[in-house]
Amino acid sequence: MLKAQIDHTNCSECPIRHRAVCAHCDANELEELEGIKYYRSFEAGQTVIWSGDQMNFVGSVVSGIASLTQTMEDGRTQMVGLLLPSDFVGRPGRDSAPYDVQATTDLVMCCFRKKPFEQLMNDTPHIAHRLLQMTLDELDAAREWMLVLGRKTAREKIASLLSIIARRDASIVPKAKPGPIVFDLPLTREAMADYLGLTLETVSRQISALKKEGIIELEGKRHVTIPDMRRLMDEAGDDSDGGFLI
Amino acid sequence: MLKAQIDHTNCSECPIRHRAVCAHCDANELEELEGIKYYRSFEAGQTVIWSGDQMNFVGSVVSGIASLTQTMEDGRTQMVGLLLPSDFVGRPGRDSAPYDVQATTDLVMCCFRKKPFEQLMNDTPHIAHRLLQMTLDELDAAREWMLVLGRKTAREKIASLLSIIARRDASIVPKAKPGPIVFDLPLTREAMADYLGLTLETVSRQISALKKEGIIELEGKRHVTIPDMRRLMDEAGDDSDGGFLI
DNA sequence: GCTTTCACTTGATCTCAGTCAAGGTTTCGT
DNA sequence: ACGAAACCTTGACTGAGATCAAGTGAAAGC
Repeated sequence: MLKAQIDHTNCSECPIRHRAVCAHCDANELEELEGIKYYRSFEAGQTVIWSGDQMNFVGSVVSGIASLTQTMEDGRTQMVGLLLPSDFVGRPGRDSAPYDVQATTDLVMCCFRKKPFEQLMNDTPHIAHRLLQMTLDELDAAREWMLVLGRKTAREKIASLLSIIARRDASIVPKAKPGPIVFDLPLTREAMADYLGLTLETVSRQISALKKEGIIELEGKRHVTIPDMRRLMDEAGDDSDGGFLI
Repeated sequence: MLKAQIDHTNCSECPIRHRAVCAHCDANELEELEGIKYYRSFEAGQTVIWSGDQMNFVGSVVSGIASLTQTMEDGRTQMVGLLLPSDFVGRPGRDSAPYDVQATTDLVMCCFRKKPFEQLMNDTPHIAHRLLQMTLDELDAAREWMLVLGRKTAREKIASLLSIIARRDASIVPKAKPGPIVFDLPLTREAMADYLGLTLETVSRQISALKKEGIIELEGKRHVTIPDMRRLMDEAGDDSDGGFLI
């Protein structure tokens, strides 16, 4: 079972140790965090928390992917966040969840009870400072995404999403730059549609089109090869040097 | 001249004293801030800073409205933030601006040189804490807006924008709830289009339609009366109780 | 092994918002 | 007072993506 593999793991061996909210913590602070942390596992498709529910914990994604989703009364949904390993869930000082949080893949989270975490945050500037950094990064990502949602065509939206996923995988496995990039899509067509503000039919059609033109290669439905990252980036409509800014 | 009216104003008399990044500061901290602050004024339409430029200050909007805008190579633009009085501009720890910042109306900003402000932030948890709060609020607003951009119809987008502006004005002039709401639009049709991911023609048509149906009343191009806020909120497609959550 | 279900693809058609074009108002400079 | 420049409105047409519908393929349950 997933859970058993991780429970009681020492923070110093944690795969997200240097990127999560605890990144700047020293040994003492880490010890305090260890005292209030616990792991939770979710299967792909499970809901971590429903919008409006009481939220008595905050936490970090350790492995897998979670999504934040908003739903309108008539059922239209929009994904408003894609949480990757080390990303933070929840907001100190708020009681109820503003969005549905769902496990998009199998998911492991490192959770802290909210009250003690808030206390700890007040006492340890390292945590508050890191959380501010991470929140500012997320705000930038959200604004980047607003351009995608508001102004890009369906084709550009798909290319943008594939670029983001490809870039993330590349940064996790830091590799030589040239050569094809290979990864598995962690999202269903429907989840992609919810993220991109499209229908799943349009997502499917645009992926087929990119495949037909050789910009991507598909093996099965989810296994993607990008022979030339630059061509994909061109389709995304970003500044041509976008990939090298980071 | 606008500038002269405000220069050397004491922070304790500042109109945004209790809502800006300095909200939680005590008298001592405020004094330190006063030492590094200066005011800058901009006319409507002026650019405060260009994307990519060196940014050697951060600051708060004191009066007027500023906008954050992203532009694609081919000229498509998307507004990604609307900064109202008390909102914060800039990011401690970053050198260059990621977006164009423009004065949408005449604008006064309270600026701090970046380096001293960063120093001050490290020393005074009150400022860092308030900045975290404000950033989390902005992240929520950005995610709210992602739903608007991704899933709402043109009509719902217009109604959403009008609701937001109306609600802001209502909270600045806290008034009895019932009765019509009156305000001036601080944005041109084009700026609305950039914010909503529409063309200015569509904005104009939808505003005309809402007017024809009596959901809004217009005097001139910018002066708006909302006879029944609930009807407008219905058109925005939000949860029916949305307006009372705050 | 067979059915059911889930995830996806593809086609035909429709519709909402974009595009192109013309004209109206208001404001501003001279 | 006049002309120019913003800013806005309206109309006719177009097209990208939504909708409706049918079908494929692979995995899961019995």
